[in-house]
Amino acid sequence: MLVGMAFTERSEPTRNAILVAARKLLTERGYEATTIRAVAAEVGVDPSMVMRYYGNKAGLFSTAINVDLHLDQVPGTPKSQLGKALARHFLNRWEGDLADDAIVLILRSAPTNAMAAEHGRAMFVGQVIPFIERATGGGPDTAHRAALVVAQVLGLALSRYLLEFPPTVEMDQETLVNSVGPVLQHYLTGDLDSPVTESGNTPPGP
Amino acid sequence: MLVGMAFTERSEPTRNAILVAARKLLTERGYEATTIRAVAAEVGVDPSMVMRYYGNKAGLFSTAINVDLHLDQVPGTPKSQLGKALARHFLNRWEGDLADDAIVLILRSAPTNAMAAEHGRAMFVGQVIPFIERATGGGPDTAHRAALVVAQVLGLALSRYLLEFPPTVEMDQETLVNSVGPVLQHYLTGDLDSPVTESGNTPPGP
DNA sequence: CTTGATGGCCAACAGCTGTTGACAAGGCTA
DNA sequence: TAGCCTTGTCAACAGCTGTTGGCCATCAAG
Repeated sequence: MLVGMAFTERSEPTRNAILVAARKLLTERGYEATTIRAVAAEVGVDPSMVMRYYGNKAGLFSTAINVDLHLDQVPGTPKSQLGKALARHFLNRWEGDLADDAIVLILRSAPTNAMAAEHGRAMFVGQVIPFIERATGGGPDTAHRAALVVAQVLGLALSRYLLEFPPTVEMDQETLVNSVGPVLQHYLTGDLDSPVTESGNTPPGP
Repeated sequence: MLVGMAFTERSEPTRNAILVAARKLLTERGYEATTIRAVAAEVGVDPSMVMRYYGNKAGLFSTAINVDLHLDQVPGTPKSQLGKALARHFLNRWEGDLADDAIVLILRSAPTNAMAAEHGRAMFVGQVIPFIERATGGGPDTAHRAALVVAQVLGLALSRYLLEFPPTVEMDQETLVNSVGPVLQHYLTGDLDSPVTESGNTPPGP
């Protein structure tokens, strides 16, 4: 679909504006409630342009859903501080630019749309696992650890920004970093069958 | 709406079947993709019946979304074992009856629907907090602890059953209980600004 | 048995959806 | 300048949505 079709540079602003609008509405409303007509109206263009440039709704959103977690912006830290650094990274991003965040987009679209879920898995394999391998040095259970980290981070975003549980909303950023950071550290470097310590290592047994 | 209107016991089976079908489709597809016509077809009845008994789509789903986490079925355990007991409770429920689970229904509907999110908050206040108060004896920060527990549990369900991250799907139940249980324990009874141990208490410092 | 209320079905409405085709305006190249 | 190709608009389609009102059958009470 759309193979062999070439658009000139003259239409690039429009094509890009459509993509930006699609991401915005996807983040605000999720996949099913985001209509091609609404995207076109946001750009101020006719719905048929969206069809011409992206083929159909699925084509548009499969392009728009390709988002970036910006894990390259996590500041370099010693392995033992990675949990809090990660928690701070995500909370910083959310606090500043929530309406345009990759995780919110995924959280609103993937629960009811298979294509969005597939892109969520691709982000996991292509962004999260490589980041953790790079930051911790890797190991045989890196994928497991990454999965546990992701579950915790997604659950936090879901509770605080989408479901808006009052206590989760009220907690300030530093409290959350101090609460969730050690848990992420445990998932990253701790003994997964055992207690959890701030350094991520098992404390001396009894 | 519907105030003063009374239905006889003769129609109760139909009204209940509509509610069951609505919960099923809500769990499978989420709010926006669940249509009144699909609910009616699932029951084998005319769409206008749904309107008669529940007023409108919002009325039906505001009734259907009232679901139960069955926290009364968590076996009684010493406070120090509560984390793993909770993890096991939810994993057991999901493994057995996922297509009819309260949390999956909320996870598929609440991210894009304000009413469903409101019901999620109500479940939190009405079921989770009372349970944790009962099980741990309560305390001034019970709501905070409950919120952290919920974030972790929701994130796990989301990763494993909706987004289906491969490592999260592949981990067996006992591995997950051993990984997530200590974290829940930490959130329930540990020092939230400090390391996490299996018992939920701070280990001796250096 | 008569009467009235209730359960249920059918047909239709207005509005929205993705998608398509024809057509006008403008820029690029020959 | 002449012609073509691209950008963009407009109008329309078929299908789906929530919702409504009229109709018939059936049950319960007088």
